[in-house]
Amino acid sequence: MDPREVYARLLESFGRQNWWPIDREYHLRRGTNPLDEVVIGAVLTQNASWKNAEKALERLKEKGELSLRFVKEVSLERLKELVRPAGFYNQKAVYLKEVASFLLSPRGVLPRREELLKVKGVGRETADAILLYAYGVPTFVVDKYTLRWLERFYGLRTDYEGAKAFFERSVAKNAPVYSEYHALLVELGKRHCRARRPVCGDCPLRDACLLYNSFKK
DNA sequence: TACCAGGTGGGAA
DNA sequence: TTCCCACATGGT
Repeated sequence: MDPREVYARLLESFGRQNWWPIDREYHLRRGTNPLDEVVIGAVLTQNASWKNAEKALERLKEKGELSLRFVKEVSLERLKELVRPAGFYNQKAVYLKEVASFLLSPRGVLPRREELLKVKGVGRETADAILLYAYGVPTFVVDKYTLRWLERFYGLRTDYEGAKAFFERSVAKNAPVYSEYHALLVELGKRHCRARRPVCGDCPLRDACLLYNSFKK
């Protein structure tokens, strides 16, 4: 099945996911940049549930400020305390400061992917998530769910860059579509294509899935 | 109780 | 390049 049809089916089944979630009212009130929330959230959610990342975001709002400026200026120890619910807080606090320093330093308007990747704490997924969801750059975001699904559905075993290239040559470059596609794959991974025991029963893609069809024989 | 969650960096093989 | 491990909280 063509990846474009996969997208259509997932959208049909799950509906729009409305990523990236941003508290626009907060930023309007505080005069802070809503895009900072994407960047900070992208680091906080690294190998953590979004719920825990949200708890850390809430603490930043309540006890500090949800902005890169605040992250850069607050003490490291205080920042660790604030982001604790997201887990890995010792390293995430360091990562946040690194990202804030980079993005607040004088540069061109758009950060370049290669430059972002040099920042400690910004790996491929975080870099692409920042570029796509904060800056609207049509770059495909790959995660564990995506790699697992590619292997199960197409029998395609590949790495991050391979998966990214696969989607970018199959689906026309379009930031809103890439945004939605990634969010839909995450939803698919949560609902059906789970790690240990996939729940194929009512999976919208099962008729074309290599793994599912291999079960039946 | 063990596993999992919108990963990354660093070191060994 | 490809594995392996540490990093940590909170939910099921």
